[in-house]
Amino acid sequence: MPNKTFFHLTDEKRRRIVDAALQEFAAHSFNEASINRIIKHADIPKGSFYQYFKNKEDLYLYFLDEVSKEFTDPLLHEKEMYPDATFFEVIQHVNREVLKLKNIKPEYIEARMRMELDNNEFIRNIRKKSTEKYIKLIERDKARGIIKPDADAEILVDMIASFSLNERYRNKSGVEEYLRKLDIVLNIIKEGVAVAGDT
Amino acid sequence: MPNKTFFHLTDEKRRRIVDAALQEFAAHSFNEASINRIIKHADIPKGSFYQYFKNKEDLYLYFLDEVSKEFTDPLLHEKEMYPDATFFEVIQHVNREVLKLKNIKPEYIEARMRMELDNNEFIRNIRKKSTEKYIKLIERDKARGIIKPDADAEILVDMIASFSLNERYRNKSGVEEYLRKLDIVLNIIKEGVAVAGDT
Amino acid sequence: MPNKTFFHLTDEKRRRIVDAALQEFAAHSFNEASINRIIKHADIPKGSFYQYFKNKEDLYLYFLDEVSKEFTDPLLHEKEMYPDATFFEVIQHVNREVLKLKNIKPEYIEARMRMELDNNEFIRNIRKKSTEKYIKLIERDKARGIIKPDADAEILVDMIASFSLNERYRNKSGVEEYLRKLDIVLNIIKEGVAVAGDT
Amino acid sequence: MPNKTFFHLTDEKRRRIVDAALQEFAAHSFNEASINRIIKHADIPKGSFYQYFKNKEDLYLYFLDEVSKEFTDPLLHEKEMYPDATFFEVIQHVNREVLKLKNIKPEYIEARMRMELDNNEFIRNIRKKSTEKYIKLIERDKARGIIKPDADAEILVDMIASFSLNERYRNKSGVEEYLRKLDIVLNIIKEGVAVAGDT
DNA sequence: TATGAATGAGGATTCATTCAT
DNA sequence: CATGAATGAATCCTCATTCAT
Repeated sequence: MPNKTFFHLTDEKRRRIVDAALQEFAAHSFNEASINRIIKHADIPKGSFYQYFKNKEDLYLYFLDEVSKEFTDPLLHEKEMYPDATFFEVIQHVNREVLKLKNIKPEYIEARMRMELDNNEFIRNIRKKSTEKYIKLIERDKARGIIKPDADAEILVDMIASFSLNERYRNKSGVEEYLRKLDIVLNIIKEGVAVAGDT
Repeated sequence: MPNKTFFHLTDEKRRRIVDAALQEFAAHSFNEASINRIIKHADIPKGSFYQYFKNKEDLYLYFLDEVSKEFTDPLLHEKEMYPDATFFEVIQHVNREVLKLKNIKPEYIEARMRMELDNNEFIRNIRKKSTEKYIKLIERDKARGIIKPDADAEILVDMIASFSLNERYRNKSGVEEYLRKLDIVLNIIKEGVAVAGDT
Repeated sequence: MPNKTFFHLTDEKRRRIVDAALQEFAAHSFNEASINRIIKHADIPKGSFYQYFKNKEDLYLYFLDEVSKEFTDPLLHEKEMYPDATFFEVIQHVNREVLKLKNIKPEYIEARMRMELDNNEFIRNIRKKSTEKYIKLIERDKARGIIKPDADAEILVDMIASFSLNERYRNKSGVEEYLRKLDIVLNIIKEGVAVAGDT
Repeated sequence: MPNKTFFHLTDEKRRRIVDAALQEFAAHSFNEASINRIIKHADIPKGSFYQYFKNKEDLYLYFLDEVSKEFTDPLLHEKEMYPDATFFEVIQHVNREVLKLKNIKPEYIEARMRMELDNNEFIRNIRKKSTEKYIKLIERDKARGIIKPDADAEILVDMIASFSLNERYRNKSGVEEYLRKLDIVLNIIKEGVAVAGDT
């Protein structure tokens, strides 16, 4: 929702602004984020900033949109590349695609984690949309006899999502480390850890 | 680390201060938290505040300490009550004890979630200590033939911890709802969701 | 004093600009008035505005001129239609003409009231010119033996003018209400309110 | 409604602040008034200002209160000194008292005039209260056979009030000049200006 | 002539902390 | 010990005007 002026800027200038915003929103919550720091970092005058964006919230929403694309775009597109993949395969595939190919900056994870706290409507929507996609995959797998029919799909997605964010943010795992752990988690979820016959 | 003066206060006054801090730190991050609001809420003079605490950080660290007790104390104590319980039983038991008996205010969850972001050294320590306790339980269960010997204990704890916080904060589940979901999660982790023979 | 470019605009565009100015100057004093809001309201580019007017003051003076016409034009013209009317009849007639026929927007009154405060030279001139016209009428009525020869003409005009503006602005009287009260005021001024023999 | 801190200040400092506010609110409307100018003029730090007043409105309301006292206090008290005075005598008396004895600064008139425009609820209340006092006096004079029973009391008060403010603000009459004109106005209202038998 | 991007000064307000009483 | 007054830096945001295209 920036002003159209913003989109008429040179790519370089626009990139400076988005970068400055990323850096700021990665390190600070919405309230703490400082327009002053952003413009200083982006090296633009204060007046200009307010020509591009209506206010801090305007920048934030635009930023959320950009970040969310980074996270959900791959999901939406890649999934169709493997029409017969199981839920677990899609999770693995999407994670590998996004992390290995796109080289997501760690600041995105920081910012993403902060968004959880804001519990912004915008973010809730993105999360919901993404969750629904995965739930459908699970239901399909149930129908195909791959996942137990009484498994709670929503809880499954929540387990993976919360572990994923937690691991990448808190443990600051590198890509390889994270993907390795994700495989282990998926395996636990598939097979369980209890010794057979011990329930 | 408050001044000793603080501990000489009447219980009622001290409680007012801690309550005001809880309310503030539940709603705001460290930087956003306002001493002005806290003293107004606790109804103490500004000068007094700085007699009790060196500065905002001093209050914060003390507050973290108090909050963490709320979460870890039960773990440390209760666990010994059931010396033969499995890891899963202890998780369930501790959760039930803490949530049902102690009636933890939702503000604690909010504050707890914020602490994740701060990634404060203090908090990291608390988390580490708690994790270690659980890992030991898992190792014991492996030795007892209850948990598969090649299961990754740390990841197990992380899965449960991240789901737990996520569920209580983001989904704002009530106690019953949360305990119900936790049971499902534990079951998934124990048994897996894959249809047998499908691996 | 706008640029001649302004007068070459289509009537519609010019009207949009004057309307936007009216709305702005009715709600805000000169300093508070925002060119930004005016151009947004008039839907013209900022660059264009500064092509038509030198600056905010330029627009303001032009606007004052337009507004004053609304108020003084009728006076100047209508008076001659009834060459033998008394001062009081002219007052009544002009008020009726202006208010009933021309349907003056309430914004004009708001703007007019604001001008009082500005005490702008421009406005002072308009007021002076109008006052002089009325004083002449009073002097003629004195000569005709209709008004007491020792009545202070200037004060008379001031009484009516101040009541008139006050009533329309502050009490926000509708046209009928205002005309009714004006008649009462004129009657008081003519006849007095003291009970005869009581002086 | 300033903070009690404000009233603990030395008289000199408090006076500096009130003076600075008077000067500012005489020259500028509420919106235009600048806290920056006020504190510079009063020579106090910005932080201090906000310790005394909650915000600009807080200062404004306090200021209105002070100004209104200047105008209405005399009315309320003096009236009772002459229990049998007529409405006209009270008007004259109060005006003389206030203007001659209290030496009201011209800035008060400027500020008072601006308040008219703001049409603030606070001001409306003060005006209403004052109007009611006078209307009662008029009704008493009607009962005493001094004022014509069909005279419209409210309009009478409005005529005098609007002339009074107008004369003092716009014409910037000095005290003597104003009182002289007020007498003329009162006389016109009492006796009328029409030559007898001419209605 | 039409346009809209650039700009920095100025606006109100909040804040954590110090210090004198 | 208790108190609360003092402070200036930092916050977001609006503005009128200029100028290059």
